[in-house]
Amino acid sequence: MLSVAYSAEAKHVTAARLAPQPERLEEVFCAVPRESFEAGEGVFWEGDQADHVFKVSEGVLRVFKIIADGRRVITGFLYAGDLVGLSLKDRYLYSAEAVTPVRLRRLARKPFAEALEKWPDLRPQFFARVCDEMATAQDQMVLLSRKSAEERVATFLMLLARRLHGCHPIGRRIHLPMSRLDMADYLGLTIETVSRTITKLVARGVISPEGRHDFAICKPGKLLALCGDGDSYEDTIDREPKMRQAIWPH
Amino acid sequence: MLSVAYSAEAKHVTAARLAPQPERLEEVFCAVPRESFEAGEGVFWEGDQADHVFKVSEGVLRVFKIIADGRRVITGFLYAGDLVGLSLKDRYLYSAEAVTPVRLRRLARKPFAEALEKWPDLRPQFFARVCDEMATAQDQMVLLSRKSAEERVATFLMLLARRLHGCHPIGRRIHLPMSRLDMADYLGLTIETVSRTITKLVARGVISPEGRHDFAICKPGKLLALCGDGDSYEDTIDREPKMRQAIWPH
DNA sequence: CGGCGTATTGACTGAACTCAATTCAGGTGG
DNA sequence: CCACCTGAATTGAGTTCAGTCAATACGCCG
Repeated sequence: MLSVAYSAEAKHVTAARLAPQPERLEEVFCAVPRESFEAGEGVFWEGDQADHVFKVSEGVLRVFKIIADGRRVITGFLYAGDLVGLSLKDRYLYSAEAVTPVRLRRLARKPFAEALEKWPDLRPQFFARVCDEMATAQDQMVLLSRKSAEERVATFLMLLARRLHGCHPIGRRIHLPMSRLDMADYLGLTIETVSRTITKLVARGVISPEGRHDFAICKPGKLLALCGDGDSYEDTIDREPKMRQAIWPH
Repeated sequence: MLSVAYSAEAKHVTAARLAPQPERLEEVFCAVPRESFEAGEGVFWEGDQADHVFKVSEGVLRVFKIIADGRRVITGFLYAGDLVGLSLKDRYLYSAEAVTPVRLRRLARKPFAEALEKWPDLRPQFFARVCDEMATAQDQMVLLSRKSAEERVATFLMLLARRLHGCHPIGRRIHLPMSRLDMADYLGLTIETVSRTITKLVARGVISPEGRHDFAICKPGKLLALCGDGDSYEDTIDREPKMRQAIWPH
């Protein structure tokens, strides 16, 4: 299929061939123009024909499923650099909406798949993405299955803190672009419980609010301990301050 | 990497090359001998070097994670034909133990990966497996995030009913090889809640017990409705009996 | 038949949910 | 510039579903 059918399929390669021999998976998306979505706008819907894969280049996306009587489960938030719709099923498993204004690149599945065929070096990167997604899903199952409200919120804050660490190298600040309802639907809680839990963390001096969507982490060690995934290893060290390499990997 | 490095890597291919040009991914495992595990025995542990992938040929496996203070989350049960350890991370994301006596084939990751390189036709099958795993994980997130105890148990029973449907083509019987504790740790509940919920389903005549680990589904439509993922489509039909194609797909 | 682990049942508790009232912040228009 | 307005967030009061703790029943195996 690799070489035999190549000439027959060449007409579809359009986008992908414009960027010959990409080294990184993201580069496959460079050839297509960026699309813009306003906050709240939908990108695709669960059950749609899964014709495209996407790369977020700006903004934040939420992916979610809706079940009976309108209950919504947000299975993830996606940031710049993340790929969406990787699952090679013929229909999307979830819906995707913009949380903030979003810019992304949309690539038809066929040229994407062909790029993977054509440049074997990209395949491990693709695997790695899918495996990361799987690992994240598993962690989320743990959170939803066994963690208390406080542990869930703490885990979420740590997640965002880690993610933003690249952008804001110094200063333990977190920005929450999404509404409390989004957080609640991600954490398997209600708005009220999320709100109350944050209030409690603030009261205890673990975090301190800087507007409703920004917080400073005053006690990173404490916050980490509250996540509840303490391996015995981490548990023993986080009482002491200045173990920053351990607390803030990467 | 495909052809250039082939001769250099040929010495590792041992197992895979004994079954030349397999058509199905499972056949890659045929060359290695089967190993046996007793009920309760561990196959690998979270954090171990992920050197192997496995194919279950008999019995049932549970995969799980342990978090702080010993809380356990079972992320899945694996049956004959299922592959385990597919994630191409360098360490296992979870532990695996035999629920029942298990026989499985263990294949080193390298020949497995090489088989995928060598026979491109296997790759879509591999993708499909990983994507199925992803889809299952997402459904589980929905279950854990938003479903009531009753919905969780009903969903679990339907899952097993569907899975066993291949083996027991007629008669709506479910076999639960795992303990109530396993079920509880899979469904994010306690033993007592699982037990009470089952009792309630029995009292309402939805299912009827045939020993502690076997049940007959008396009202499949009702059970499906109780799962709580009712699309409006399924919701409208399941009041009526004899819509078996819809209720029991495949 | 007795013993032990698993499952069930019961009584009570509590964490998170629901419903409702208030406060806050950001945007608009006078 | 400020006052108002609106949706979002917070806070409060009461409820509920599932968890906890404890007692009992079942069933399997020696």
